[in-house]
Amino acid sequence: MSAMRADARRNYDRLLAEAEAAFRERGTGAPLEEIARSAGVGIGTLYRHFPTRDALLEALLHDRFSTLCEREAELAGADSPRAALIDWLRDFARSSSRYRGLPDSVMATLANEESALHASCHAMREAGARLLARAQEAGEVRADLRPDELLLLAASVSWAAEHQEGDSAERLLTLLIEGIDPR
Amino acid sequence: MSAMRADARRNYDRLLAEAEAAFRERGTGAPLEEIARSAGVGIGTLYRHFPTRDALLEALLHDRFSTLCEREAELAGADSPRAALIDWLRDFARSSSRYRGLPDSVMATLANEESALHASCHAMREAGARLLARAQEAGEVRADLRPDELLLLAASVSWAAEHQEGDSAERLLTLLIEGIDPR
DNA sequence: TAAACATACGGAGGGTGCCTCCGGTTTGCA
DNA sequence: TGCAAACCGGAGGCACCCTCCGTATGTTTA
Repeated sequence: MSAMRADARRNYDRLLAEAEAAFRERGTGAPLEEIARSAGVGIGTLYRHFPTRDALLEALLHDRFSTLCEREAELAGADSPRAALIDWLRDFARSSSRYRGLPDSVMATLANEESALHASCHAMREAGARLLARAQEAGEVRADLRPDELLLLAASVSWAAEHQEGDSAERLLTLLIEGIDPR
Repeated sequence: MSAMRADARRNYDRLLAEAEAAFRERGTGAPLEEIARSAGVGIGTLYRHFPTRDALLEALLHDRFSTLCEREAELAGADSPRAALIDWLRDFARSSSRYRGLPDSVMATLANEESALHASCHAMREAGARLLARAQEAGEVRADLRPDELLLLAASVSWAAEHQEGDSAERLLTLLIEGIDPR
């Protein structure tokens, strides 16, 4: 990392920037060849820096996932463990819908240990699990809810939001939390 | 339909059978060329009978969707409108997870009026909307829930179930209905 | 039943995207 | 300034998509 040739560094950065733009516009399935072209770089160069699509995603999402872990620490001392959990879930859902198709990648990644994204995903998952446990101990969330179920449901809210006009993630998350019973 | 050449009819049926098998094994993205080959037919023949992947899905799912509409009629006179709705949602979720990737197709289809699946999807959606309205009138389901939200959430349960070991759709649907608050 | 007509068949071919491999170029250090 | 290590680029093989049209087969008619 420290010893990286100047041209390599430049290309790496350009690739990241163009990938961000492409994923935003066309989802996580955006053609890699196009990303390379926009970055003014050959496809071989892209693949050397990022051997898989996931590696590219990893580089783009790593910070965001770490932030989610730190956020857990901040929320640890909150008044209501339930509110803390919900706040965190909101953030998680937002991160998961940063690009179209991302929820699929995130879920595939949590399952697949080989994946480049796995490590950071896993850490984030642990953070979520701790928040859930705390809320459960306080009796503010149903006791039989498992962490992987919760994350899965939160991811599925992101998935759902992709299929709806406007920014409906908030609303869908509320429904998930409250259920469909009368208010 | 009535006047269909014998060879055409035979090929049509074989294609449908092989498509069912392929979608079951490899999801809705299964290679069409493989389906044609297994059916002992050229790729051109597949495309003549089914101009798009959706057309193939439509043919496979049409019956199932109709059944869902009929089911609404059966459930119309149930004791509890809420239980009726939930039963129906269960069926909907089961249909939506018949093949891997199907929830995506179903949601894309509900949005896209050009799609071959759109008509039958739409009818089904109306059926769901009626069940919801009835449950809401009885005060058994929150009044601010919109039909499209409900279907979207049910589809997202199917999506989520694909990303989990075993048959978790039932459980996830329960969570969706009850919310995460303590029991 | 054989010709004539309507229908259906099949696969070659052109397009997109993935990923690998390796001859040629650039960089930074001695 | 020279040279090895690091890096670049794109050609090429693969998979899949979809269209087009010459050929074959089923069906009807005389």
